[in-house]
Amino acid sequence: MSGRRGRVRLEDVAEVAGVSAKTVSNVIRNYRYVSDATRTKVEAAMAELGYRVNLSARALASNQTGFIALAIPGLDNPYYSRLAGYVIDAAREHDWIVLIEQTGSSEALEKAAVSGAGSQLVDGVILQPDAIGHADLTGRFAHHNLVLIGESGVTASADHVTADAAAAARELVEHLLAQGRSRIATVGIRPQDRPNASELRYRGLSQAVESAGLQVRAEYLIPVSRNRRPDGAEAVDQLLALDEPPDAIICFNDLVGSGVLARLRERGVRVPGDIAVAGFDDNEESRFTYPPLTSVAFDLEAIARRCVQRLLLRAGPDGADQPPVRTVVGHRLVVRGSTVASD
Amino acid sequence: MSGRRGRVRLEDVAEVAGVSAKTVSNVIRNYRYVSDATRTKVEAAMAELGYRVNLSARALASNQTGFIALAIPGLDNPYYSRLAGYVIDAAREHDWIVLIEQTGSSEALEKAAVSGAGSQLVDGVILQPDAIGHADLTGRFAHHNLVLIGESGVTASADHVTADAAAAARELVEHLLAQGRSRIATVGIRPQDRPNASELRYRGLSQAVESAGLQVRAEYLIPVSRNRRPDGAEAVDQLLALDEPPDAIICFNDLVGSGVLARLRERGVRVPGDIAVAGFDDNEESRFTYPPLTSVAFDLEAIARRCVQRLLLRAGPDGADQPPVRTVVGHRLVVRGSTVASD
DNA sequence: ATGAAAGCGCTAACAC
DNA sequence: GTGTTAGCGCTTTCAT
Repeated sequence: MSGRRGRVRLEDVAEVAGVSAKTVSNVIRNYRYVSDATRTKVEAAMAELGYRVNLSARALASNQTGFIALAIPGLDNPYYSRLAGYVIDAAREHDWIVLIEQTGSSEALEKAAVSGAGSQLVDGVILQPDAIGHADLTGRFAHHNLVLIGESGVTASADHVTADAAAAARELVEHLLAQGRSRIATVGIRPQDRPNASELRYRGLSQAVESAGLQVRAEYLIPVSRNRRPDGAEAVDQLLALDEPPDAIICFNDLVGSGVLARLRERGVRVPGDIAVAGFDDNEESRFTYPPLTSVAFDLEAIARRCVQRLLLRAGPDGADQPPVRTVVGHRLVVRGSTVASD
Repeated sequence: MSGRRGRVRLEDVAEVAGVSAKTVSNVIRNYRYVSDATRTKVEAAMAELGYRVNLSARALASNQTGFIALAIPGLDNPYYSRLAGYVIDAAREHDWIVLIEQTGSSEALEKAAVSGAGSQLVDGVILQPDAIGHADLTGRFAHHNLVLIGESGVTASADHVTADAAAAARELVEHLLAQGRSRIATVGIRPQDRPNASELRYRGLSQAVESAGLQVRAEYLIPVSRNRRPDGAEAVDQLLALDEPPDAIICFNDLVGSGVLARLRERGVRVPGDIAVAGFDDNEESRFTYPPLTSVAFDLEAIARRCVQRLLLRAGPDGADQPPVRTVVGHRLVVRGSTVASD
């Protein structure tokens, strides 16, 4: 409550409407058994006084805040800002307000999101677990209403919403093989110690390459620190310095892909003539790069809707008893000029 | 409060520590007059019990929520997602949590941010006023602690933090004139009825063009609906259809610039040879387009810090009495290959 | 279908 | 410096 305004209390409305506070409360919360006459009276009184609930008081009394947290690496990646937008929209439909927590994929901040001070003021948490360990996901202070997003090796007994990253990686490799590429490089964050989204993507790629009877060459796996455009540009320099450069580069997201394309152009390498390039996430930008970037699109809206839906279910009466569910949303390969020459 | 956990109340801590609830409260809120011995005892008890404040209860009792709202058009524009990141960081330093409200530049949602149900649960509001009118900014329910960002014709008696968009536009035009360009087109959202950020930018551009003794040609002012990449692409088609196409295109943001560059390339137009292109916002993407996009960079971090600082001041004891302040943050022209041929 | 009373967990006066 | 006493505005049993 911000104070100053909002002086009008529920009790005041009750007085004007000539009913009890409880009845006003019933009207506000759309309780079923209120006569139409009473409801109309109360609504008139609310309008007249300009009444609005005090959410702090409601939260204290009802033990529900109406907030959910979305803990993601950062909004500076279009993938996450788009996801955030969808989550906000999906949450609004259930009168939930979204708190965005930027974790930077750091263990400390992911932990804080799940069990920090703020965690006790949200009715649920949606988390992308990049660095956090299993113990912290289920520890003493961990939020009981948790949905995990993205591929990860974390096997906490929590709901999980993700796309099939390994399958997506496989399709991408197969597409490149079909274009006659055989020396496939990858550029992306190297997993630290645990199997997170990046690691699983690596595995999917490796498997696909090997199933084709090709070798996964160590010098073609370029680790970067941040999965951003400048990292992609640097990786290109490393790859072009090799005795036998790759003929295809798979980037772990389109941001890296953007940097890779820019650098290849500067270096005078033709795409896809000399080297094909592809990414993940299907950022809008990728339709406007030169050449347009082939990418794997994930159904972010479905992820968002599903997360909110699970949270809602668990916040309900017997939600805690539900067994954890794993939801896999769709993805599709969007082929563009960076892997297939146009005309 | 999420319930289930957090069972530990302040009173429990007091009991374990052997002090009163008030003393515990004093410790938590860093009240000055607490003896070290007491503080240590209380902190030990808190750690032992795993105590954490109930923010809902605190909000209700103290009439301060610890939330501020950031109401911006949308996170899908890197300009705003970056700004949001900075605001979150700045707010965190003062233990404030940021609620992001996406307005889509719609009047209704901007209004809601300032005076809607949610507005009474935040200690302050940072708003980019694209469509809202003066009356709604000061109306009955409007939040009393409001900071406006971005250029706008709105003259509400609220704090205002902005860059000098007109000056920036002027510098950009002068740069283009210095490169020998004379037929300067602009692509961007046309202001509806009131002088918002876009309109002011238009004016700055027009003035600069006219001061140079050139004419502002109506057919060179291309209105678009969303200031996004696809809009830029479409605008190019319109401009190239003219009898005398422009020799420079100023885009109202870098997103549009990205679309313009992509389309010019497709159409076989050389940049900057045939047409120079420039934008606003200095997105990271603009360093990786082909050619890299000349752009005006605004000091977003300064905007964020300043907004939080003003909100903080007004949330303080006699903040309401302070006269509204207008802060102008820096900007700079970042010249790249889209306006000046390299080598 | 509506009312009365209790209390959510904290902070804020005011005493001491 | 620390304790005591009231609420903050709402929801929630339990009656009726």
